[in-house]
Amino acid sequence: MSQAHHRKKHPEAVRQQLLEVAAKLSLEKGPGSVTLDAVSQAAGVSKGGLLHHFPNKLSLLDGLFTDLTDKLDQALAEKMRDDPEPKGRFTRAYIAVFFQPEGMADGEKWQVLTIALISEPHLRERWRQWVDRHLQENIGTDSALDAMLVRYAVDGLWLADLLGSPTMDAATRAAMMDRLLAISRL
Amino acid sequence: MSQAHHRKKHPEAVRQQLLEVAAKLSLEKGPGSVTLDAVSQAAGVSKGGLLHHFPNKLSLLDGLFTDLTDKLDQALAEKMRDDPEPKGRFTRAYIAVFFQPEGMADGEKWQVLTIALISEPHLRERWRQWVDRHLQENIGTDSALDAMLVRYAVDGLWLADLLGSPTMDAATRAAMMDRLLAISRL
DNA sequence: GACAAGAAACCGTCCAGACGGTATGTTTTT
DNA sequence: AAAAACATACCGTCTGGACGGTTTCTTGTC
Repeated sequence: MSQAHHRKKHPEAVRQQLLEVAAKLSLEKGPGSVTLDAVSQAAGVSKGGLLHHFPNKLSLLDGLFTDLTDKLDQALAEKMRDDPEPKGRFTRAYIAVFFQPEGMADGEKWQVLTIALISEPHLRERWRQWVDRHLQENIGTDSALDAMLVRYAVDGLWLADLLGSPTMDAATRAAMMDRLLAISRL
Repeated sequence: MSQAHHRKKHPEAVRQQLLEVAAKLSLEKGPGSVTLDAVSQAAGVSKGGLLHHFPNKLSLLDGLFTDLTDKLDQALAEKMRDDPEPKGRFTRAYIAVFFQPEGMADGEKWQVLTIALISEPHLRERWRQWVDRHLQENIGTDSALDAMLVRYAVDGLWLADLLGSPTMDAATRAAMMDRLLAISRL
């Protein structure tokens, strides 16, 4: 190790690596283990290297937030593109992204962020804005009470996953998804 | 200060005070500020005093968990008692407790715990058990898919409150509650 | 294409503060 | 007198981050 000095430099790759490692670390060793030391080490970079890309810890989490919301937006847009029915389109995309099997592979990465989201006012504000933006963008098609209700239910499901609550069996899960989709069309 | 030595002793009151202060502190200064020093000081007790009641930090959070779930159980039981219709009774109590105006006064105290719930395996397990217990106790009356859906929606609402997401206006909120109650009766 | 020169990408060390927890004393209650 | 309910002092560790160096890349100039 410590040869990163001499190997070829891929700053963008390293940056991405740091973000992924941060999320991964939180999952495997708990969110408390996401320290600058641990992240940098697990990413094969020195702490100085980490602090070069992200001047402080909040900046690292902020980067992770941007990364994950971007991917989420992308996934949502993709799902919405394939949906012919305007009414409740966003809500259905919201459902689909949550329920897609590999989707959770990304969804799990939100663990650290969720904590940071509660703790850090700055990230709370960014989250507020994210929600608000999608609310505005899909006003008219997804403002119905039932649509909101469905999205809140998805959030609740997501939280239950995060907290490792008694997971329901696959069949119930599928039925739940169908029901949510149905309501989104009412 | 530091006169606690000489004033009358009410250990149970001090214990309660410590729990309340911990929750309150989290709300006002953020969950990160819930340290043994801060809590003990804000409660007018020395750190030694705090550690007498709760041998370590996890124990403090565990106490808070017990305290809040007890109150929650009590509130739920009360609401259920006043509900003549068996079907969805628990789910309606769940809704009512969340939507009651002063109910949130207690609900906000969950902030620190939520973080601890994600981080600490022990508390996650306790939460799992709490959910599971109520699921078992109300099997038959509240196992319907729609009932689950409603409860997940309430959780989502609760999370949104916690994250300070764009709060909906009182009218929408009331309508949402009505809708949830309606679904619980389907 | 060569080459200087500055910028960018890293490394390694050190530190100051915070935090959880221990150990031990003192007062109050029983 | 013994135990419970506190207080005081202290310690070890961890963590975020500052700092100054070293290596690689890029850019402008000829």
